[in-house]
Amino acid sequence: MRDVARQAGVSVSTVSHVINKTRTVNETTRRRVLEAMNELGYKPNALARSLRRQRTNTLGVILPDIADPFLAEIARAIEGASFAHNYSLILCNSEGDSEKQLAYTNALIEKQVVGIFFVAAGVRAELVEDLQGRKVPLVLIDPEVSGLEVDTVLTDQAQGGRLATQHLIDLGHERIACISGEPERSSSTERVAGYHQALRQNHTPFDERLVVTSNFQYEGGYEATQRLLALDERPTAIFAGNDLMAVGCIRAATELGRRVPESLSVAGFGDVRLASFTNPPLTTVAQPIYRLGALATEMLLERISGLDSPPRFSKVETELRVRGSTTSLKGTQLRLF
Amino acid sequence: MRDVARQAGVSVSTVSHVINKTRTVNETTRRRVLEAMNELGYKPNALARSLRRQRTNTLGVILPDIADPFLAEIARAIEGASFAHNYSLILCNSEGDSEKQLAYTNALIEKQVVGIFFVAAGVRAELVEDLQGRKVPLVLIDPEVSGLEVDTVLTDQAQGGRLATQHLIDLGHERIACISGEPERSSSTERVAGYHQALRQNHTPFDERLVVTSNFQYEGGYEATQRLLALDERPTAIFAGNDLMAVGCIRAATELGRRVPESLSVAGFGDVRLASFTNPPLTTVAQPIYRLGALATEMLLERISGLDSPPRFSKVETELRVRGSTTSLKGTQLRLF
DNA sequence: GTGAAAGCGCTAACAC
DNA sequence: GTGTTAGCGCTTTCAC
Repeated sequence: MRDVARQAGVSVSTVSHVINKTRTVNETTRRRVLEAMNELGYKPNALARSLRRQRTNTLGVILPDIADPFLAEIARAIEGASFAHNYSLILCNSEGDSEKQLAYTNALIEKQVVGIFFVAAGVRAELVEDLQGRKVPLVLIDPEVSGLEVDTVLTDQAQGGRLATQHLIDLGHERIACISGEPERSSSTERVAGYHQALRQNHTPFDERLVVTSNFQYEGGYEATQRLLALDERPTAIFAGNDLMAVGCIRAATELGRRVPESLSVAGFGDVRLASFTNPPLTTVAQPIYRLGALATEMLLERISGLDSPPRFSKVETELRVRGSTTSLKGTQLRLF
Repeated sequence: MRDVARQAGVSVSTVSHVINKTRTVNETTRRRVLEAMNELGYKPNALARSLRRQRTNTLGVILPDIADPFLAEIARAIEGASFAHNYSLILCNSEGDSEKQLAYTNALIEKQVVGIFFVAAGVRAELVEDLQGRKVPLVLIDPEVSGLEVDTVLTDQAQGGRLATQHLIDLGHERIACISGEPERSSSTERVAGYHQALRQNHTPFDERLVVTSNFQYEGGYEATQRLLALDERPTAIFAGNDLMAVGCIRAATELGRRVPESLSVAGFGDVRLASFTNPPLTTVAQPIYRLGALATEMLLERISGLDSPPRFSKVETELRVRGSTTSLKGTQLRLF
């Protein structure tokens, strides 16, 4: 900046004035300074500014896997909202590894980020308290553990599970299987809870062999479906814990000679972009991904602006999107016999 | 740090010593300092450190869309390699908007990042020169324009296009369509060039109506396929410019009553995770995504370490992965008649 | 080996 | 209005 001042023939503070509160200087000075800035290709040093102001404009987002379409879409929503408010975003891919999560959290603290998003993460209470002690605002998005006293935006997972299961029941299915994601993640267990609730409400008999545990990946759905279809009394419908698993599920079913939806209905969860383009297109529970991201960013920015209220919990509802991967049991039977 | 020094009862510079070159201090002092650090929850301020050292440990990655599976996987690879070398990564989603790209580049410069990855981006020569003038190392990964004098890691797009097309020719197809991505992206045009080369080498007649232009999205492949299948002389095989389009293509074909691969073979490009799980699983050209990311990071880190050589260009080969979405024309005809 | 002090580039406070 | 200056929290250099 000193250079700019010299070049423009004015004092350093004048340059500051031009940069910050432009109105206070006269036009000629203003022009001279701006020209000099351009000529020298001057760009302020954000490090120095942030050090002085005691405040960066950097946020961090910690998530298990950026290559997961759902998480990538969340990240995109967060990035968009952050950029609009002039914040940059440090991407932290934790791979579900709590060591890496911790390492990244420390790096973020050292880099003086003014806020952190934890997405789909199993955050330890201890870590949350440390962050709160340091006055680093944070927001949890669809956290994998519950009961933490922090701002949280979450999908009503159980409601979504009910929605999907009810849909399958309404189609006449009675042997409805459920593929759960990692059992330590609450998004898994709550979706399964919704499944149970729907069965109970409809007095549909429950067979515990129809609930299998796997992981939220393509492979997980694939492998779980193989197990399910090897049962003596096979399910006529499957509620997969997320869209990735549903895709894996359809693949496995097809390989085993069962057509979807004619001889097996499959429902997913998430309504990722892909869901409209699978073969057949996926009936799924839509999470309002963009809203989740926007809400979370809004919450975080409010905290950053100094909002000092008790933790807020915002729960967003899901919606059923009926597409081609589910059909009525009657239809099935007609085709089978 | 002053606090730590006071708490430990030693001078500030002693604390520095303990933090940096631990050997130079005696054991008791060392222990005292470390204890004090823990007790106070001391975390160094990376802003101050970087300002002083004139060097951050932050990188930036600029890409058009983090929700694109291919780009997300690249980002993941870059993130992993960067983390391993103790760098953080600022995520910049440009949405293919050159304004946003420029805004982000400026933000990265101001934040004093020590390196920038441009992924699948149309970078203007001017921008590259500005960055080079500022001595900010950069690496281009599969850039959308060629001829820039910068370190570049790229996929041999044309070779991949030939591979896919040759495969379809080998299966006996003669009416092979090609869906191109955005025409201003060289990954589109070069893949199409490979397609042309393969046709020519095999003396397969070329029909220009079989080459349609779209965009690298699910929707793009979907819509382009509708156009192709509305032709009087319909193709028996389609080479889609990337996996997303291939998925959209299969969807559209299925809706129009053409089974894949029995009555239409479809090949993609990228070999994204999803490709193994589509229905049918996708025959595609595999880009070594992880290697691309690792190579790029390596190149960037070398520049950061001060390597001063002419720009390097590293081209990686693709590989054909034959799965279920392509089959021989003979097979088709047997089934059709 | 130990401690003090300068200074990275900025901004905010203060003096003119 | 305009200009000077102290100091953010580190690291590095220099003096002891």
